[in-house]
Amino acid sequence: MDDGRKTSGDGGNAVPETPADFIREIILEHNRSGRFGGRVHTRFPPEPNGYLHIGHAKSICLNFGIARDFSGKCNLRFDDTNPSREETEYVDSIINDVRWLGFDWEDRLFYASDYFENLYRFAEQLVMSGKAYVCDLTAEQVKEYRGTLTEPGRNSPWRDRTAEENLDLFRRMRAGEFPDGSRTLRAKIDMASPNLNMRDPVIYRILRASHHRTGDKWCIYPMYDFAHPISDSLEGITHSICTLEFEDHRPLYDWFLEELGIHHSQQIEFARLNLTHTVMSKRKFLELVNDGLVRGWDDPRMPTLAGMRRRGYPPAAIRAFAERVGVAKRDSVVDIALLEHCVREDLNRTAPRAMAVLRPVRLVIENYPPGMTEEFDFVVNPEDPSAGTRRIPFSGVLYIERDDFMESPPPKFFRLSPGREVRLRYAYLVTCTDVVKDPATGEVVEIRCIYDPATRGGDAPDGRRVKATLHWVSALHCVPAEVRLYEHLFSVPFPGSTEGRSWKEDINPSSLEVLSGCMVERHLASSEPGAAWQFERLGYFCADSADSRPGAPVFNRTVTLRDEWAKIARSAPKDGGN
RNA sequence: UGGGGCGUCGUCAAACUGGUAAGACGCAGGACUUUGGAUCCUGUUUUGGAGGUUCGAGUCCUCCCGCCCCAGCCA
Repeated sequence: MDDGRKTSGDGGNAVPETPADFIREIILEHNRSGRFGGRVHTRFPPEPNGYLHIGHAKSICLNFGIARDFSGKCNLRFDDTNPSREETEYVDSIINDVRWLGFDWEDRLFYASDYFENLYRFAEQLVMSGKAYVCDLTAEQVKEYRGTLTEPGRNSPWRDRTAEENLDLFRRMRAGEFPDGSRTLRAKIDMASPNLNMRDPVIYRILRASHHRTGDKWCIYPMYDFAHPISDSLEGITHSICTLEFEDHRPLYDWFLEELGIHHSQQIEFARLNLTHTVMSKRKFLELVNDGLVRGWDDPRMPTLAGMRRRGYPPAAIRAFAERVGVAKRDSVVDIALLEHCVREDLNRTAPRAMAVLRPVRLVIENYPPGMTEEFDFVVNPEDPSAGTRRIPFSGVLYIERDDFMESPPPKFFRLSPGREVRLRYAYLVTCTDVVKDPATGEVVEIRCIYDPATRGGDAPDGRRVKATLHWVSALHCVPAEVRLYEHLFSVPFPGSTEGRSWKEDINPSSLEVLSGCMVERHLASSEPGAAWQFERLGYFCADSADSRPGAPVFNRTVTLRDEWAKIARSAPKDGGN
């Protein structure tokens, strides 16, 4: 019994490689019944009028993933039937994004505009068989004649022209004899249909606009409802997967293919992805960018693939996320924490560790021999022994995180405070002896410690334990860096859901915090843009692809590490400390 | 008050022809720990509502309630 699906074949009970969602279920059924001869061919059909976002990623992973699971194929096809809103800039970015996500369409890159001539001929065919007519109603009138949700529409007065007249008119439409908007070609279906899409939908409009691929060759352009099923048919698509709002269009999709008598793929609809703490529409992205609320389409806070790439999200993490959210027909909003979990899961396995101090404060080891430096072994990635170790320089003057010291620590604060001993990661145990403050502001400017030379490497020979291990950087061996800390773009899970508040008012005022004067290990100064690092105890970071320079590194925080202390501090607010 | 969809844990999401509610994230505890990281344990749900059929219903029937989509010469 081969249903065409790859399995992890472990002998007797073949287990499907991927969890079955309802779409794969349908495909399995088609394979059993032989509807498409066991063939599986999908497509990802973006309109090149915007940048791809995480919602598209779900669709990309679904379409290419199904092709992979069923040993089929998946095409990349630009749905470019509307010349007035599409640009090559977008096709380039989309191609780049899909490739970055990790998918390959081989030689199957198509454009709906590749089929304009074919599409036109199919339209003529419909005209000749009396299934389409040229209508002279204005846009306004078409709307009036359409009726409403509860009332049927009325037939266009031009509905009963002869096939000959329609053919003549349609050819003249193509020839450019009529002004924009003056006529349309409409499918002749049923003006009383309860499904508005079936009320003689427009299938060609007159539109003098230069197309990004066909230039000025055409002055009439097909509508989505007409172009899409035929494009699918021409490419031999077996499963045309789209989002829920097209469910009402399926009867029309089927009608064209039926009337034309050509290969009939199965349209299947699924629920688009929604994420908490963000927005997901082209319109809102545009507003964010135009209003200067973010720094561009690739702002690391944006849920665009370009933004997530710049932020440091690994494509594999996005793929894992797409798989975990599943596929169903129910409208849903996925917690952004799941996406972040997938990012951490991936980066924990792959990112080399490094030391970086974001809010530095000097720590001086009083009994460390003046002028001495030494080196310690640093484990590159504890999750990946093959990554080995490297040497990290140490001296008597260091920087540690300001947050890692408290003069009067609250109960569960285990880090440094006067009299307390902690470990400097991979180096020594140190005990705080004194603290130097700015007399004017009272701010701690220097922490004084003594170290125990016997604890070289971080372990005490007498077996005594410390409750905290701090990261540090040697003042002599570090370089300053700018670090950009990102939080959710919106401070509420559902932007715009509060009565009397616009979605833009829900923007998180601290979604971006820029830190300068951070101190990082010297080798990070030449970090390759986009390459992931884990700054120990802080999170995952990568050099910014746009602004980082070899001598002046700029890092983006991709995502924080999970932080128990932050939770404790949050739930037991303000009692000691400073 | 037309049509098309959808309602299972806080959030996603499984459950073959009805057979006695997976898993993941989150959250809460705990173990371990030279990252308060990672890892590992434990806990957290009875299916929108009301009836009905049945030995047995998330799965079947009836009625009700709620949410989403559709009146672009956009996709």
